[in-house]
Amino acid sequence: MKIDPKNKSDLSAQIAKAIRDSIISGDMIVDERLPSESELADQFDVSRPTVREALKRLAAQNLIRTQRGATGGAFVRRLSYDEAYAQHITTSTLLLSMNAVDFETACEARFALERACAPLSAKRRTPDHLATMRAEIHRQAQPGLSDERFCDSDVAFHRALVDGADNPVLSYQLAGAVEAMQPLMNMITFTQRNRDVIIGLHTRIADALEMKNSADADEALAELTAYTLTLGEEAMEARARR
Amino acid sequence: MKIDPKNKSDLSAQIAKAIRDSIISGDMIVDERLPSESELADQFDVSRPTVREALKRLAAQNLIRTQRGATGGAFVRRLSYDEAYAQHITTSTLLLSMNAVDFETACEARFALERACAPLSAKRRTPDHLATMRAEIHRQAQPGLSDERFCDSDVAFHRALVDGADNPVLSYQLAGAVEAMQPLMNMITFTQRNRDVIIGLHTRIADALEMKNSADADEALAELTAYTLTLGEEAMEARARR
DNA sequence: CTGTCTAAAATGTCAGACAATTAAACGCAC
DNA sequence: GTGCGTTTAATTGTCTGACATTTTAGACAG
Repeated sequence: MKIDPKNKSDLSAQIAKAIRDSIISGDMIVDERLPSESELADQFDVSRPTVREALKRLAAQNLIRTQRGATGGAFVRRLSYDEAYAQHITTSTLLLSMNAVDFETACEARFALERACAPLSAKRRTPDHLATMRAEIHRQAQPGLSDERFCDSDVAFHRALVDGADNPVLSYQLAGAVEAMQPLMNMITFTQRNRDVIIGLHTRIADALEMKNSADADEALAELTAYTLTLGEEAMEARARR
Repeated sequence: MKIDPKNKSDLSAQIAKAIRDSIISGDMIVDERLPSESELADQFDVSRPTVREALKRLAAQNLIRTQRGATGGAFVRRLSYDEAYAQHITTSTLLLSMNAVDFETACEARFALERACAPLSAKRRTPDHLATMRAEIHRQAQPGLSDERFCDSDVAFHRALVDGADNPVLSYQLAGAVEAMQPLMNMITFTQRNRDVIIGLHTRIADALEMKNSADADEALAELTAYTLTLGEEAMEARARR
């Protein structure tokens, strides 16, 4: 670990990078304790507040955890699946909204990836996954459900589909595409007729997965893709006219 | 923006969360200036160093940028595609290595997602993408290429395949699966015979995409999946015996 | 041997100060 | 009035020193 003393600005960023590199490279293993803040301050020849800013940067990326007390300090943290999952969704959502990714692009990506999961999900889905999907379909059919709740349920349905593939790496990567689309989906007004079509397709998907019929699931997903695209286009047009 | 004064610990985390929420919710738009550190310190009733630690957390997530000088301050930052991409790869790689995801799972996810891209790539790939793929195939055939370089080239080839789909959302999500597998791929020793098989399949894929023949590409990818899995299993066995 | 108390170590926070940087405001010559 | 250099004010970056809080380990008394 060392920093460039010539570059006087952004000391805390440099220190954070130095420590981050030794974590990523594997020099420091999980649960290993970093030197104390004072020691780090001495090593890098900066003040303790500067070291602390660097450590907060790492904490923000879930790379370390800190613990107070006599045996306390900063420890390399095992990146938990749930945290990474949550962070991935946040980042994906921001990326879409801040860079004005259009509905078509996001939708295409989302369903292309979901269709990649369908064959695996047909093979491995458990009764639990099917039950979740059925429950969400039932929820989607409830009268008086707000558009936002309908979208929530839609996401939950598709998450069950993806999780059915029983591959955490797939679930993780898919989360970014499926959940990040929610703000875009929320712009759509779902009429009763829209909902009926979607629920019908969801039912076909659930049936297909239950029968382990991958081809049917794929076909229904393809139709759902096309239908969602249509709805999105209409919503965008309505928004443009207003 | 407000924080819980009862919970005395982790003030900087609370402040970071408060600011992050107003960025994510859209209350603060891109390039909007945050109050100065002193003003934030007053608002939250904490000291400036504490505010600074909070701001560093946000800076670590690329949510803000800071600028010195008279009109300086902290500004909401447009999350750039490249930064998010790089961060996504880092996180995915760490997630895989720290949680000991097995080769099979990662491999399955990677190729399932790639196969989702193939039809789109067959439709939209540009001559540029094809040229990149051909160049990487040529590089892979060079004698004396180290295993690591071979893997690098493999990743570059597949990235071109994915980018050919011309969907940034897909490219972004796929990056996590493709690039994060590199450390696992690096454990494999690629014999000349292994390489010949892989290069053959790569050539089939490139040919299929050039002909816009999506079915052929999918078939070659399926074979590549199976072959990579075999290589991975052998590598794991060899590692276990040692 | 056991329980309690104290001390030490570490992070969390604060206050105040100075340095560095940047742009706007100002003043002055032309 | 205009243009250019200078000053000045605002803001972040950093440092010093201090105190608060939390937690453990060890000393000590019973």
